[in-house]
Amino acid sequence: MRYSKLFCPTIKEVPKEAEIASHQLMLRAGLVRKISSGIYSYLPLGLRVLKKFENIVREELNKAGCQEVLFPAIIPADLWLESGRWEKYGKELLRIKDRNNKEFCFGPTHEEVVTDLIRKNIKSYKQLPLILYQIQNKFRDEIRPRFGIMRSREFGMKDAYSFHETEECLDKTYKAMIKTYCRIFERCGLNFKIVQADSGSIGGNVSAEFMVTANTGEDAIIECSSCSYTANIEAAELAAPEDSELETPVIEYSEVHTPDLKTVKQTAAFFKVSEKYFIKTLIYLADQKPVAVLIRGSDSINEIKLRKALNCEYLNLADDETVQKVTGAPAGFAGPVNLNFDMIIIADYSIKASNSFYTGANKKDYHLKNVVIKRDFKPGKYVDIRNAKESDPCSKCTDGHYRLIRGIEAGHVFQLGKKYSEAMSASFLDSSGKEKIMTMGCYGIGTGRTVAAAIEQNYDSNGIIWPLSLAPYHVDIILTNKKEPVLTSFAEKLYQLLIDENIEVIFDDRDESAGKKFKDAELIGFPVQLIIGRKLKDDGLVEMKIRSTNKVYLIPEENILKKIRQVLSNES
RNA sequence: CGGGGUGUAGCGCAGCCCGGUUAGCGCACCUGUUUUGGGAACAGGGGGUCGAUAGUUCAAAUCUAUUCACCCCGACCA
Repeated sequence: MRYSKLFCPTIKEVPKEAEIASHQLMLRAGLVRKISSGIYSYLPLGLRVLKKFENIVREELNKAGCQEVLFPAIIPADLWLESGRWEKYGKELLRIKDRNNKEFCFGPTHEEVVTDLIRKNIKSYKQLPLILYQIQNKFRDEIRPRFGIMRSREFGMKDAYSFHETEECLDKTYKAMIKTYCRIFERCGLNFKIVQADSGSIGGNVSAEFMVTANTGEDAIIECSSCSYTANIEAAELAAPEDSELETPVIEYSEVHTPDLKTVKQTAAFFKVSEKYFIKTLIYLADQKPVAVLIRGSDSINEIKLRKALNCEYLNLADDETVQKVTGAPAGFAGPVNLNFDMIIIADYSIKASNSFYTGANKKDYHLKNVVIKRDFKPGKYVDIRNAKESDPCSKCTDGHYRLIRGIEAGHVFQLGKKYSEAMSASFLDSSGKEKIMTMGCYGIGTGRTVAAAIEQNYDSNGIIWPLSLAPYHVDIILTNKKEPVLTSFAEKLYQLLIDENIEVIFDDRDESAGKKFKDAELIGFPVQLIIGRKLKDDGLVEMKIRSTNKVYLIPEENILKKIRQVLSNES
């Protein structure tokens, strides 16, 4: 490709809208452009990178026995009504109507479509297991799209679905799929972690996420310093403390006037004690019923765990009116002592491990001190409902502690079980002629997001540093001065040679200053730059610059091809 | 959905408070000349429904109301 013909509008300044490196660089390097909030176009180089990643995914999945299909982007509402997700999915589901007023949605995921296809066409255990996948754009109407391609509304995804006769078979495929995913991310040269995850609205019990580690990642992950336990903070378990009888202090609790001190932070400062000696009492509405939830002032609530502990469908923090009604005080002064309203009190394990707390008094502008569990209040039960934090003890081993890191969720695998096959009656006949419901798994990879994640992990102040497997082109020939016939004819010859040798090459033949060409090459991040300039004119040498190491090699004309081959095979 | 912010040339911004020249600057773009090793210089040039609508006024980019879009923080949600 000749750069002079290439459509690649690069930008010198950092775009105002972009916060993180990958977003800035994808815009600056002319890979993508935004057309509306959370909706992007891929430009030629961006598309080449995306296709390279998709092909890696394809190769590895095909190798693992998966078959590629392509489902429609627009899905009739009937299927979603059948699975029950038409009501449940909420506003993220983009719903549309055709001219006859028939309802459809733009697919955010395709469990319904694939299950429908399979139930109509697979009837015997002899046809199982079966794994289908597609690479397609999805649409989720995110409340707040951000970080460019990383969290957009329309986004590329590879989604695979597997169908099985038994749980054991699903488990085998699930494990094989995890191995396949590892190979995919390894081929992209990414650092990643497999973490235990919550399965969210997709459903199922067993699920794992593939997290590309990056400081700017949206997800918090914990990993144990000693054992192999890693988990998304949403799912990270905390151990129940040992049962030990704490001595009951003799001091009775007392009221303290705390005017306008509503947050734990303010109140802790007032009493000059650590926030961990406070009990934060949160009033939630679980399926419309009020619940008092107790955690330490220094902790944050994990609503996913709480929802599971309460076994409820809808969970919301109560509004001010409800708080006033059930505690008798405005928000900010709730406490577990003398809660007269009849409701469940649920406490985090960490409450149990200590004694004598500061709490709200259920009275405007008052807090209590020296509050003691059992003596002054009794939670209905103790459970794990807070978010894990740095240096919490590991729940899986005895001597480990949690470390917090951040990651980008690039892939997610689920053992779905029968959630969809049951709702949509996907059944088959087993070897004894008995009708059975299929067991399913599903496996996603965000394609665009992984490309962004690759940048997030590989850049410097000059631009992107593509891993060879994703680079839009491998070699960039930089002709520094178009007016020098010697240089031009040499560059042209070299360009032709590399094309003939099937090397992915771009030839910067633009009538631009050398400086601009260097800057663009660094920004876009071509792994190998061949500089045709002074050194060639004076000494017959080509300068080869390696983007990832910044090393420059001076190479005699006759060795160029050999050297390129050597570099390309080392880099991959 | 709540809070905050921004909409003026392709991009980044000034002008607005205190209404009154031909709406301005940098980058980008076009033409020419000179250049060509780290986003070149000079000269000339093109490009604007001042987000939209309504109002106040002799007069609106500027004041008022409404509305739309986008960004940030939070809540919500995969």
